[in-house]
Amino acid sequence: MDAANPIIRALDAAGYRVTSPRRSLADLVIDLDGHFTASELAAAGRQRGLRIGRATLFRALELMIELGVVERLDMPSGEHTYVACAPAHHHHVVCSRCGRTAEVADAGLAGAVRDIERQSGFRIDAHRLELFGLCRHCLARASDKRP
Amino acid sequence: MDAANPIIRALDAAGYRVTSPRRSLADLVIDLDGHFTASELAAAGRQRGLRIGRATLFRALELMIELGVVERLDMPSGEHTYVACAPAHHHHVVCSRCGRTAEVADAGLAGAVRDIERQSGFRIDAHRLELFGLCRHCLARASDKRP
DNA sequence: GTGATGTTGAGACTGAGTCTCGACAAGAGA
DNA sequence: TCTCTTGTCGAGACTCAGTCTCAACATCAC
Repeated sequence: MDAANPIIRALDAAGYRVTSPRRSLADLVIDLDGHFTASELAAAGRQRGLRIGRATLFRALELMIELGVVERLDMPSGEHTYVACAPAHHHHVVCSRCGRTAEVADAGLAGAVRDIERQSGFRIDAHRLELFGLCRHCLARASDKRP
Repeated sequence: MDAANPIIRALDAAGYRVTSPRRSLADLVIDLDGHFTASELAAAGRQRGLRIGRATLFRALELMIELGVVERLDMPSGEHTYVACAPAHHHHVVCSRCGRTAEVADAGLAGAVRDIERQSGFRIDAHRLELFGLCRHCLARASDKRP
């Protein structure tokens, strides 16, 4: 078993069978390093010579989301993408140029959510924050080009 | 012209033609009062005897989003829904029981976003916060039932 | 090694959203 | 009021993400 892959470990710990399609997909997800769509994942699998059915791919993604090791993001374009992450509450910052993602802690958000509860009269059970911008890398490259 | 409808007003102000399908859809959106999916909007139109093509409906929604009078929300289920709103930066709280929505101001979020910029090294250009919970109404009903 | 059962892949299906194209209607200008 | 330009319309075919079903297969506890 590929114990180095946290997705496989999570799968195993939760009592799910560690099958070879799941192992391959977990490796792919880790290797993709950044956000990816379901079809990008399928294409990456095909490139490695894997023959994995669409249903299996979606089932595996669903499972990973359930285990908290993958999260679904909704891009401003309306596209659904997925990203590997640690199974704790956090948010994602996505670079709109290169697609790199970073996880950030909740930090000051809890206070803002409490304000919103007071303001709206709702009891807030869940929230989702997605942030879009430029990563360090792309920022540097952008300022290089600007004289 | 139905100047009472803010969507129509925005359409007109932006120089778009105020056609009868757009007028009908704008009225529907205002009347729906809460979030709705594209197919719910189509169904509501059919119920009123309107004959509006799917393409027209999506085009009108896209236009309303562009004008900032409608916003697209991504529900935790992955479903895309739309909601009428004021054309200023704000966020939505959605009641996960009855579907009622409320707009809330950015409030303390700006500070949290600045923290996240510092923490991640990204320059954040846009963000999206969606909040899910129970509205005043459903909260009251829930506590009524619990003895 | 064996058997129960969880998982797989193929392929049909669904439903949201897009694209194309000829027809139509809003609205500016005469 | 009439005419003409052009933005918008509806129909319908299309695409693509995601779901469902089912027989076959592989995992893993015993």
